[in-house]
Amino acid sequence: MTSVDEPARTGGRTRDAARTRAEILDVATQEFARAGYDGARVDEIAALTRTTKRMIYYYFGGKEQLFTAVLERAYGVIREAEQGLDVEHLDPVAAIRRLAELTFDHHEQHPDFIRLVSIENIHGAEHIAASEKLGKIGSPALDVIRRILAAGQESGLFTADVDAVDLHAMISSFCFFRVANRSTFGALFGRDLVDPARREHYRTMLGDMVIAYLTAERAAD
Amino acid sequence: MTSVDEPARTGGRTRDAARTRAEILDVATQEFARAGYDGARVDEIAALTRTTKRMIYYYFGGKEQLFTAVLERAYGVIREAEQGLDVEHLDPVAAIRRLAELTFDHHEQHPDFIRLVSIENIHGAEHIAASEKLGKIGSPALDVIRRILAAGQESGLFTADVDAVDLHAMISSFCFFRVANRSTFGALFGRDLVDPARREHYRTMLGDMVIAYLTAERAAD
DNA sequence: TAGCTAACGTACTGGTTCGTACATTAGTGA
DNA sequence: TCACTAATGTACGAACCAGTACGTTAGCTA
Repeated sequence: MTSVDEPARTGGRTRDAARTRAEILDVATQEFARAGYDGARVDEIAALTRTTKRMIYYYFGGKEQLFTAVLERAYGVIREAEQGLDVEHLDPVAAIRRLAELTFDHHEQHPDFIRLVSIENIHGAEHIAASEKLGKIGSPALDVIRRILAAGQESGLFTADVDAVDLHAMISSFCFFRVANRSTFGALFGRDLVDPARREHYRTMLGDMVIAYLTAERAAD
Repeated sequence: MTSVDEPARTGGRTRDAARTRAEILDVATQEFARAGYDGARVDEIAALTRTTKRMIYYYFGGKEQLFTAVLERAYGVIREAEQGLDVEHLDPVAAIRRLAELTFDHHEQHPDFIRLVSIENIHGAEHIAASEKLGKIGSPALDVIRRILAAGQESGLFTADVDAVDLHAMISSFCFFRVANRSTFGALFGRDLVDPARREHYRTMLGDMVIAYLTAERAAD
């Protein structure tokens, strides 16, 4: 996630376009995730950087494009993680459970990403729409799900009438909600969904839920 | 939701504290839901009202307190809906399914509420924490779930080891995600989760998921 | 090593935005 | 009907904030 080596300055402040750009992105990710798009301050981002506000406009053009760049990189990280997915050697039930667990873990480990997605949804996904990269980013996870699902349905193990996109939505919704709505849920119901002590419980719960749904006996229609 | 009668002015603009207050709340709800807390403009809220910005400060004190008041009313609406819940005459399985469906419907019918909750989460639920009312608002739905769950578990129908709060989280996560993340999900995966044509599909999917989870055969531990 | 350009810094501006000082009026109760 | 107060309107200020004009320098290359 952090792509900048903290004590990188080789004595006097050398010029390093890549490092400056990356540092701005790092800080901007935190600031946008912390305060939302409109709550984030370009001056604040600059202040937390070893460079100046001028450089933000030099490299990104403006606040809007900076946020888009932040989103692009954040989605890039999750896509990379998905490409590393290795569950297809397992039987369909175990594969789906493992996939759900990895999704669970990824969401938990990247709360900033969750916040960015929430923020982007408040703004109607307009930055995704404006992005060249994000339009055609695809989702390796979706392909994996598709194949596992096909195998499970063919063998008769999976009885549910879902496709990969819907199953992905189901798994994501649980993982996403737990992190995104942690604050209000905790304030209203007095239960911290991200309490480490309850982590295993929820991880198991997610797997049980998805497997139960996929393998449930259903009335033939 | 709208608590102001649109053509209410009895000829000349009469003074009506309750109406003015309610109208500000209505407009503020829309504006905050539309643009987020920091994106919302007090001047814009005032402009969309039949009164002036002065009145916002007169009745609410400031932007922060206005947002808190908006949240309080929004949560009040959902609490009221929950109090009208009438599912306990059904058997546990049907009752839970019905409850899930009602939650599903309520989320779909109140996208503004969903957005407000997302926004409040971005800000760490600080307005809920600052609110007298919201701290002790409770949740009638939780009590209903608790009783259904007890009945189902006692009769041996429900095998899952969940309590009411966790089950509520499970049901909410699906309903919430579908509405809250509609934009990014649609942009990335090309599927509109709130498409009316798919509504029944998702409503059934939610019920199937929850019931399958609750009634699944489990290895005795 | 001279010159060129990518990279960087400073200082500023113009518009926006929350909040308020001050003035005014409708309606009510004595 | 008169006075008092809750309710309302106007006009303005001070801070904030995204964005930029202009000037500077490091480091590479011819």
